[in-house]
Amino acid sequence: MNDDIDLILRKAVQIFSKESLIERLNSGKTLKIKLGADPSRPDLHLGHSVVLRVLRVFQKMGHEVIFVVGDYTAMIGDPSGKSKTRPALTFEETRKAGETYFEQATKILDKDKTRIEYNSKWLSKLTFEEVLKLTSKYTIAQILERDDFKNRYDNNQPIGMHELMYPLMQGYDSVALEADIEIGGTDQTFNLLVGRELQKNYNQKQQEVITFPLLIGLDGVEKMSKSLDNYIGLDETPAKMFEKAMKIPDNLLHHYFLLTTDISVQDFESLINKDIREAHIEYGKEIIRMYHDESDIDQAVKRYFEIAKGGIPDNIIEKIIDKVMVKDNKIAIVEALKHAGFAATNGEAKRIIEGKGIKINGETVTDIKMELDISDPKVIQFGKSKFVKLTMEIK
RNA sequence: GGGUCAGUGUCCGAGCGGCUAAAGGAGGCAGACUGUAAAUCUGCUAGCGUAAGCUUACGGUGGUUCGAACCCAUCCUGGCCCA
Repeated sequence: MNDDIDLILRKAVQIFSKESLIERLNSGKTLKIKLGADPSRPDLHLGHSVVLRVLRVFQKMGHEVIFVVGDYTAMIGDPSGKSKTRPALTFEETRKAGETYFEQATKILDKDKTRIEYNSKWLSKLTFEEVLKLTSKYTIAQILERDDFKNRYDNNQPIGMHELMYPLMQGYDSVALEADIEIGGTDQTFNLLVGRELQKNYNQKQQEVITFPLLIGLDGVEKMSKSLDNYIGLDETPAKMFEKAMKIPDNLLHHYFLLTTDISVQDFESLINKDIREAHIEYGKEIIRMYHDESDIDQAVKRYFEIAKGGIPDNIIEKIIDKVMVKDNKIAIVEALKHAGFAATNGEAKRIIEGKGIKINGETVTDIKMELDISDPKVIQFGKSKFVKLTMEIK
């Protein structure tokens, strides 16, 4: 029990408030733990896993996890951490995304112990009068306290009135659910605290709020996100996961171990201090273990080192070239690269070749006008680790 | 409602009638070096075309001009000041 709490607290950034949190956890009651899910980006990665793993611990302790899909709020688009107004989604889009999100989240969460709610259930029923009542509890100054709004305001960027409503809507979710605890990333701190504030105004017991760090992406700078392509996706292949794990900047490995695994601090610190590269390998193995299977590790590791040695791995994605594109068993190298998915345009393909980025069967291509003979399959390598095997359509 | 300033490529930002596919920086991709790390160095970073060259592109639309990102009109968006 206390170990579980420690596992949660070691990751936490801020707790509002620690005393009452501990008190509630020790009360023996089943608590309602709320997590707001943003259905506009349903591809989950390790960044999401931080909070999901915390929820998992709460589930193990016997508490009820409520997964709130912000289908109604997504029609606004959460302005958190954003410098631009987000495009609103349709109701159907948010529903579908919510389901996708939930499905992925249950890779970590216990599906049977997770309750899913859509916030349109209560938000869509509010009357204008009730909305006004809600808004009257907050001032512009309070809302503008939030950094992202403030930044946008300071940088002469537009802020829609409706966007200012977002924190209130999310906060109202806590009222509707009578949440005991709400967790989220540090970028959600403001929203989560609004929930506390509103509960007080609605004469409810205030939820405990725990915030967690945002996982830094592989670029070592921005928070992990799919759109920045600095992520490790929860449904990526073991090989891909391992490769990306090796790319985690050295100084962030501690951060990754701490936030995304349950390995004890002492264990991973000694690992890192001993040999940083070895620690990367262990981390890579660990995430494969968590999201795939122990048995997938060997192959992923083997593949990685094969490529590192300059070799060509065994199982490469095959792409079949349509006969129509081939004349005399040959295809222009530029076309081949586009087909392989390495270049979107001819110009890009040429640039990649000119930059010595392409090898065919291990040999660097230098001639952009080269005609590639594909009477037998050819392995095209782009950069260090992207491989595609091109074969001709067989009929 | 009035006045005023601004809107440039993925982002920031220079340009302010021809030499501008648009300086510089950031980011991205690739190469060298390494541990497929970091740092550093190098190249590339609109589309089509083998090429000559053509086509799009400086908030939108019209206009002035041999020629416009640059001038004019108008509209949109944002800021600031006044009401």
